Parts: sequence; C-alpha cells; structure tokens
Amino acid sequence: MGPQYSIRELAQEFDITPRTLRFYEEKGLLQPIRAGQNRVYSAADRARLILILRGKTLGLSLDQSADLISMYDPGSNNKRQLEALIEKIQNRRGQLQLQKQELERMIIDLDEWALRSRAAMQSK
Amino acid sequence: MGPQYSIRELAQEFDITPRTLRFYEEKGLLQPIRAGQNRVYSAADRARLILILRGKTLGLSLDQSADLISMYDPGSNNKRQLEALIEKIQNRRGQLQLQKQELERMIIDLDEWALRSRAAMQSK
DNA sequence: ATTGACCTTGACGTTAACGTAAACGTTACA
DNA sequence: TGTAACGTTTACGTTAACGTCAAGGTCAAT
Repeated sequence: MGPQYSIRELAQEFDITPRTLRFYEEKGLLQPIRAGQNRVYSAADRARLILILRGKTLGLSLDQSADLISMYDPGSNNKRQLEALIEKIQNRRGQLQLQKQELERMIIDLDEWALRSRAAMQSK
Repeated sequence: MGPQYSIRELAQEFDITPRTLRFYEEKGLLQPIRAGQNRVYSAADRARLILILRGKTLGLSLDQSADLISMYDPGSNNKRQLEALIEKIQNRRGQLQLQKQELERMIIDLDEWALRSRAAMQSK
C-alpha cells in the first residue's frame, strides 16, 4: 500500500514544522487520511508537498500553488477543462519567462557593480 | 537642478499609491527633501524607487532591496567596505542563479504538462 | 468665501503564512 | 506508575507591506 509518513517524519524531511503541514491541510492543499485521530501521509501527499514547496521557492503564494497543483491533478477530464489548463500553463510560462529575464538582467547588473567596485579598489 | 516630482506624480508613474511612497520613506528606503511640509522627489529618488520596485518583482523583501541599494550607493569608501560589498554581490548572484535554474526547470515542467494535456485531448 | 485638488501626520485595519501556547489523549518503556 | 515522545484541537500572536480612514493645512480658481 505504498509508503506512509507521520506528520513529524514529513516535517523533518522537508525542514518545516507540523504546524505548517496542518496549515496546508486547513487550506485544502493536503488531505492526509487518518489513523484514528492521527494524520497519515501517503506518497501522493508527499508529492503534492514537494510541489507546494517548489512553488514557494519560486515566490508563488499558496493559493497560486494550489491552482497549479489542481491543474496537475488527474481530476480534470473534459475538453473545456483541458483547454483552460493549457491556457493557464501558457500564461504562467510567460510570467516565468519575464521573471527569468529580470533575473538575468539583475545578475548582469551585479557583475557590473562588482567590476566597478574592484576598479575603485585598484585606484586607491 | 534636475527634475522634481510630487508624491502623486511619482505614484501615478509607477502605479503605486502615495501611501506606499510614504511607507518606503518610513523604512528609510527613500529620503525626499521637503518644500515646507511637502515631499519633493529628485531624479535620484526616482532611480532608487525603480530599484526597489525591480527588487519587488524579483521577490525580494524591502529589507533585502534596501541592502542591495545601500551597496549600490557611492557612500561606501574604504577597502573593507568594498570587499564586503563584493562578497555580498557574489552571494546574491549565487542565490539568483539558483532561482533562475528553478525557474527554468519549472518552465520545462509546464511545457511537459501542456504536451500531456494536448495528448489527452487528442485521445478523446 | 467656499469648493476642489493636493498635501500632511497619526493611527487603526488587513492578509498571508505560519508561530506559539494551552489543554488534552495515546502509546512505549523503565 | 509516571514520564517521555508523539499526536490532537482551539485559539491568540506575529511580521510584512501596505490600505483606509480621520482630521487637518495650503493654494488656486470660481
């Protein structure tokens, strides 16, 4: 029946707190099953968590991540759904491209600043 | 004496509110001079604002932007300062590189999802 | 002289993403 | 039997980055 994880195991693995996992559940991002009272996380839950955390490092809000992840799910079946999904993906792709270009530009800027700083040091 | 801007002019140009500009001033990110009570922004202030906003789109906090901008300033003179500046720049560059790689990966992921979605539509 | 457009300084409200603490139940073990 | 180690729910606290009044001051135009 695949691997199972306690709340603490998952928290430790990804260096977050149990509180964070409960919070994600409150927001509907995770839905672990229960063993009595206790939460039990499946491999699928773990996979979703990874997506959430990746979203975070990319600066997405939890709601935005939830959006993307729901599109990712095998729940959407009909044509309209899929078309909407593709459009959303294209949009997000565009946003990410823009962000990437800004990053590249800022990296170039930083290199220039470093050069100037070194020059300033030389001329001392 | 170069161009001058009222708080509203600057706000409109960058599609933010006067409140935001006052807030940035509270946090020490901007220091417009005064004409009586009123704030008057110089070209330099405007340039700083652009840096702040660029930082925002890159997901930097205001404090982080403040850090970068202070390094950017012609205030730092001695060797120690400059060495520290260079190190900070290198560090930030590394962070940005990592973020950029994550972005690239996510864009690839999105492309894959789009492909799969199209395939799913075809097979309907 | 009053209306409108602009500015000011408080100061309290708001949202996101959790932190933190209280009060409690359960299983394992010395 | 008690004391860790883990889990639970409930609920109030916190930080960042502003939003949103309130109360007032200035200055030009009607």
